[in-house]
Amino acid sequence: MPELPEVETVRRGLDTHLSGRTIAAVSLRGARVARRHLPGPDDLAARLASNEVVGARRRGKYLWLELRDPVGDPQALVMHLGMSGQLLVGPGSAPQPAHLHASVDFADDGPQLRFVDQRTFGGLALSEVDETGLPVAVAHIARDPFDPLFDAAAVVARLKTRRGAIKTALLDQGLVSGIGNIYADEALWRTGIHGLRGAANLTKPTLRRLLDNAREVMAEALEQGGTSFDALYVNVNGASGYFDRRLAVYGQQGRPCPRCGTLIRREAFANRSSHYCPRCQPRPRRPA
DNA sequence: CGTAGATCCTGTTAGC
DNA sequence: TGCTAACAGGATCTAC
Repeated sequence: MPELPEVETVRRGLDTHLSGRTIAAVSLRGARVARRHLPGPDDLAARLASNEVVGARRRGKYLWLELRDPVGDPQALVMHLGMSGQLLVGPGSAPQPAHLHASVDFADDGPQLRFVDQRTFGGLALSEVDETGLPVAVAHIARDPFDPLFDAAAVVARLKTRRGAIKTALLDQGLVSGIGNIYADEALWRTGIHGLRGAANLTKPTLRRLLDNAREVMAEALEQGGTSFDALYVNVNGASGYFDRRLAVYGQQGRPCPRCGTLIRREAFANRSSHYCPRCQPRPRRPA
């Protein structure tokens, strides 16, 4: 559910509310939320106690709390929201919502951090960090378009050698991270490219424009607090974002294309769906 | 090796 | 109205 703009909105809230605070105790409900933490939930909770939160970081759709353990060594609490995860900061006395999987109390008795996830595709794990502070658990994720060291020319070069559809490539977090189904469709519409076009068949300038459009649409969404269709995506205070009003194609099937008025179509794509304007984004004769 | 497909889970909505 | 099937913002593992 959450893509880069939504995750960045959450990261900012975590950074504001948790930086400088010391973890007192962590409560984990069930083993699934910690399935990526191989030693298990009890180990995770024990290792988090007495850590100080230095700040909240992000790469693509991965979030982590930069921690300093009691000895002063760095480590990271890596968090992923999956399709339906929420990270909420609020009073520990508040009623416990359904699907509450983890809660973190702090030594200052201030607001509690909660991880709520309806489908539990998300989860928490403790990770070591490399010399740059990047958690090793996130090392397989490519830089996202908001990263100061993001190398668009290098991504374009890789796309030119990529087999398969351009949309599949856009969604590959090992190539460029942060883009999900919403912003892939929106970026393709802005560029006038159908997602089934072969990545390598597009020109370098077109691929570059596509990456620029992806960054641009995500930046605009971030300004609106992200995209929320329902109460599932919310920031750390439980509030929705407003970019859903600005979507040109995603979820807009049957409505007119904002550019040419042709009706937007939805079609199946890799166990999910794609939305596009059949006039602005003509289907390739031979889909990749 | 790179790529495509199935799978994890729960809730909501569309359609009969 | 009630049931059932399809679908939902994602990543990972397996099988070609």
